Amino acid sequence: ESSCNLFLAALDKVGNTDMSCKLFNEMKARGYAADVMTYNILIHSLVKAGRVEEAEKYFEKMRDDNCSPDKVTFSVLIGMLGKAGKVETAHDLFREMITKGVAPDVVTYNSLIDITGKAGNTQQALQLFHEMECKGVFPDVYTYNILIYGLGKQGQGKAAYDLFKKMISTGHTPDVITFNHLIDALGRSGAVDLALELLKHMPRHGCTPDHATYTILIDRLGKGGDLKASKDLFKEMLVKGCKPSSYTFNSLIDNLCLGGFYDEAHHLYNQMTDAGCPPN
RNA sequence: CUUGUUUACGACUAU
Repeated sequence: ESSCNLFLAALDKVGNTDMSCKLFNEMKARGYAADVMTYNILIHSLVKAGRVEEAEKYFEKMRDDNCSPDKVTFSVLIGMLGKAGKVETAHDLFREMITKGVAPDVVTYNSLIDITGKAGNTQQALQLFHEMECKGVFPDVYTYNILIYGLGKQGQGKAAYDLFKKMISTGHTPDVITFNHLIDALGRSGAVDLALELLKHMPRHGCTPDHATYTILIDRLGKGGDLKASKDLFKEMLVKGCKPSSYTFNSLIDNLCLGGFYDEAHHLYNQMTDAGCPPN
């Protein structure tokens, strides 16, 4: 049975979901028992493949199989429901797991906070953050990143920045994703100067800007009409040895086109393949 | 090397 799980995990990695289902049926047919991990791996594979209905079917199957879902099962399903836009159902499931005596951990909370924030309910996301702290489930860097992202997407750059400061003052270590989310949040709420300031402060926090960091700022500067600053930052990125991605080129090209600079846009387009990122 | 959580461009959603 445990070798079946190993096999399922390998199939999950390569994304061969059909084969996973086959293997599951095969093992059942041969009378092997599926444990909670078997179901978790399979359900997660189905979710990744966008096969939500089948994932739900296997979740129901667990019941008949006398196999109790654990915190991983619930976390996977919560994430799935969120992506399907069923955030309320996800909250119901969260309550259900608690009722059933399955204690949510930091990943469960992170998943729920993420989908709640992405649905635009930042208030409720922050409430869950508070709730987990009260329950002694300690927030990690994911928790902060998720919250900062949610706040940013709602245009609450100030709140995102405040949370970042709280994070630092409580001894949490930010990572490059924290900065990317925060820089994006600030840019969206018009605080581009502060966003640029943060870019400079990253090394002080042990973080190195990556291609996403630069692209976020390059795009924001361009969208704000400052093509000069946008292009300068692109040059800086290259000078610092950070490789641009298709996103970077696409963003620059888009903003140049919006500004009417078609020749320059075309010039950049011609450079993409040589730069290692062919047009996508 | 047995399972779960977060990021950037574009896209019928723009002014």
